[in-house]
Amino acid sequence: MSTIALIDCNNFYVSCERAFDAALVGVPVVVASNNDGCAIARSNEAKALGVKMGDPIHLIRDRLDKHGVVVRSSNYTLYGDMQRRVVAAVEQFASEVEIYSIDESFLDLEPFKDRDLVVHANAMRAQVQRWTTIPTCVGIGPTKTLAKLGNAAAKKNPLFDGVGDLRDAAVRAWVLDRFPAGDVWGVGRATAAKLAALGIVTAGQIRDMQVKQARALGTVVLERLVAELQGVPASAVEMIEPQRKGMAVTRSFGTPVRDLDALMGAVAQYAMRAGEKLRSHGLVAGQLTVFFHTNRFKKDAGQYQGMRRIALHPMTADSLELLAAARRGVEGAWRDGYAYTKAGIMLDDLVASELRPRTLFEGDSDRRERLMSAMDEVNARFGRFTAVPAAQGFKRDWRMRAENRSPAWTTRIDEVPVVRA
DNA sequence: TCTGGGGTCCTAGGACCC
DNA sequence: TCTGGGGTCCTAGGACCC
Repeated sequence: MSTIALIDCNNFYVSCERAFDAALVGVPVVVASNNDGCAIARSNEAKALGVKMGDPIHLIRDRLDKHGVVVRSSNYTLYGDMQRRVVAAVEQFASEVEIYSIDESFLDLEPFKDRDLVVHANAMRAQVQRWTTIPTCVGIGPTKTLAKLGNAAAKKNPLFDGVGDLRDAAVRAWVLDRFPAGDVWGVGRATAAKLAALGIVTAGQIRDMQVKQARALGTVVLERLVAELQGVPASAVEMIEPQRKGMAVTRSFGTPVRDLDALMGAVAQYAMRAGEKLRSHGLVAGQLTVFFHTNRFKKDAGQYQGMRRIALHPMTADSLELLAAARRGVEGAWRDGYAYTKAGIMLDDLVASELRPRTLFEGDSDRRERLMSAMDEVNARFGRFTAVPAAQGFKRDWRMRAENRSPAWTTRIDEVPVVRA
């Protein structure tokens, strides 16, 4: 039997914004996705007004204005730094911490299992709040799925007071019988519909499924889920980050792009960023895919999607090589006369740089590697777009919208908040 | 004018081989 | 009129997550 907890930050992006702006406390707040497109985080007040996850901002604009909802552009630099602080606060309370997402971590609590774990969890929540002001909920159970479910229960039901401890069999059964099947971690829309057709609508009913039935209806994923709900772990808390398989840099444009030069400019920027990302993880890529497409929400004839995949040999993390490959791809797939709204670059076949296969003709790779390091350093010190290739262009009308972004409070010295006595 | 970005895992089916 | 069987590898696409 293992003892696993999940700690999850409440309305994380909104809580990060509130940490530095007291005016946002107690009022409805929404954080928008890139390009100020969709609502991706909502304060409790905004949820109460019916703002849903993923709602397009421009479609609910009137409602937001009417109720005085504050809309913030997303600020991932800030959220990433706040996550680091949350994890630091949590670490002393667990033997292992697996960062699951930007606002959630699984904790191995096995060594602490003889303590009162609700007290333990509350001490941890208090520590996070002291260090970051961010409120959290905790779920505890014998498997990750049950810890996750306990956490969801704690969010919904005030009875738990922020900590959903499902280790006790009777408590667990009580919660599972009332928990909607579709809200279980790993059950999405498609699976929920198939389950409902069989009359399976609660987590308790999934737990009681026959293994063969689960396998037939879903896949091995659902089969594992049944085991996890029964308290049999199908996945452990893992501290080591698994080797990444792919990487992507994609963006929607602030205004549609109609000419090849502008598209090249955007793609150039994404290629440079992709290279930077590869190098920061010590990886090289063997394959690059570049794509661009028109507005898929418009159901008219003016639709086109271009895509090219290009093998990279030698495998590389050199931004200029990626840029050259991406340009070739764009040239090959380009069609005149369309209004493109999004483009991106995806990298696959990733391998640790020191393990990459060598080729006969690598030539002067040392110099290029030094150039890339120098560029990374310049951009880290003086801001992301200090050293850029001319291909990126200067007008950049396609840049995404971010009309109400908070400062980099914690990561840029000139934006650090000032307190006057 | 306007609808995010970045991941993982699994399966089916085609290509290919002996 | 007939046209094997079984294995591996790769890819595309679906489903799901935050």
